[in-house]
Amino acid sequence: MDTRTPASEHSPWLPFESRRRARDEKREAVLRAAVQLFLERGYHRATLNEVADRLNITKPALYNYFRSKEDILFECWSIGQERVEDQIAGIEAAGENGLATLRRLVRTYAATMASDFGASLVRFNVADLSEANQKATFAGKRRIDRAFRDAITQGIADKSIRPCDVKLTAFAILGALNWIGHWYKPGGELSPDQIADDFAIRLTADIAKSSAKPSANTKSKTKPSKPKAARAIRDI
Amino acid sequence: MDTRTPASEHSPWLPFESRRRARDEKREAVLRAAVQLFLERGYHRATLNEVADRLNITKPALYNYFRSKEDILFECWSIGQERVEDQIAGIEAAGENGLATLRRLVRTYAATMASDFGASLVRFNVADLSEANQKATFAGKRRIDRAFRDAITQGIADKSIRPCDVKLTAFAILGALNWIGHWYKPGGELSPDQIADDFAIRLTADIAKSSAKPSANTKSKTKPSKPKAARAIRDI
DNA sequence: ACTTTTTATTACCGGCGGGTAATATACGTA
DNA sequence: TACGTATATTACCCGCCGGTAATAAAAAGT
Repeated sequence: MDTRTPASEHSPWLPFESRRRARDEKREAVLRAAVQLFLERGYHRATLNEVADRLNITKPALYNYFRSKEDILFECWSIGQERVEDQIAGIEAAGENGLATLRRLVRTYAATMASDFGASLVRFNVADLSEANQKATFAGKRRIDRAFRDAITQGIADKSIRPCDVKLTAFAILGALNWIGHWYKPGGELSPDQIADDFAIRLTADIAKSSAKPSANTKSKTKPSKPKAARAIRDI
Repeated sequence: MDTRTPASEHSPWLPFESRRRARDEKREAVLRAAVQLFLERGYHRATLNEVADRLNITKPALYNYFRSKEDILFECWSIGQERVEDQIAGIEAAGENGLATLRRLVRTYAATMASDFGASLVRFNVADLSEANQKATFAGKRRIDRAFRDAITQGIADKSIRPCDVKLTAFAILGALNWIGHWYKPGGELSPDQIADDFAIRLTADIAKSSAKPSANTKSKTKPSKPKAARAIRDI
């Protein structure tokens, strides 16, 4: 009763897979166009007609892939969030000391903030989401916050970070990082990686135990994690 | 031909003044209600009917004081901006060294970010303003940015701050400060002044020359400037 | 070639909300 | 009391935009 045709020569699975992939690619194209437009003009001023125009389709076609405009907004946020959480998971899995972990967190988070989906995490207004989706974003923010606080706490415990107010320290660091999403523009003098490397040191300089100075890998080495290959979307 | 009545006994000038003041107070009441609503629900989701409702009036009454919804939005922003610029002017006039100036800037700016009109500086979307008003906000942001950069530059010159990348340092500090406008909620554990005092040290710890340690005024002393008594509006 | 499913288009609806016109009311002034 | 002005209300308009048929075109499956 195995009706599958041999792998070569039009197997039904390949067309099926390729169709699903084509569909996903279109979904992603919509999200890329949408996130850019939302960032440029703001969620409310951006219309679905404009999103569709940029893709050379018409508005109703979008509804083949998304239920509503808010659905699109939330999906954009989800992509950025998932990316960050994947990075966090990879960093935490490395099991380095608190300071090294914190610096990796800062570096990757900074780089993400310089991308469209990353910036959407801080530039979209939570009030534009449904109740349920708002709760999801709050939970997401808490997870990010916790990752930073955990790294700091652990650093204090393992003596790589000098004792400090964990909560306020995390707020200060995350504030500086999130702000990147507001000021970074692609054509500037500094590349995302340069900003990320700089901030990794700068934002941890005051709390780092002077003994643990370097971690000075100045070149490459800037993509430490990518555990799940799930999402294929890339900004820009 | 001087038709003015003597100053005492129903002079026309006093009623005129009192009427103008009553009008200004109503204008300000509108702005206070508006800024709160805009922060709560977002500019686009907040309707003028809701603003009016909170003041126990009806929507068209608002048009006695403002030309348009966007006009209200811009005025809210202006109040926050003016407040910050007044503070900056006062601090710069004090003529202290770079580090002390920077710390004062951080302290007052942090406290302002914990107020409604202060938060509006970073939580309103520039794209919701007219072209002309957008330019005004950009100019305002530049002036704030310049104040922080100037303080850092001067601090390097007068040796109170160790040499560093001025631009990125300012970005990091202003990012941490601006983020206060996103996370601060009135009922929290920390008061605006506590946050301000903490950040004044925290955000300058890594660039301060170790010699210039203290400036340790832990109590009071937290309203160093208020040169122009022009605006009477107070948040909360 | 025929059917079915997916994907897209054209045409349209409906309501929300900013803004206005006409008008009423309160109030300072004489 | 009578007038003028400032301020408020009621009632209404209208343009924009998210969302929905109804239907056509394209692709996949048989």
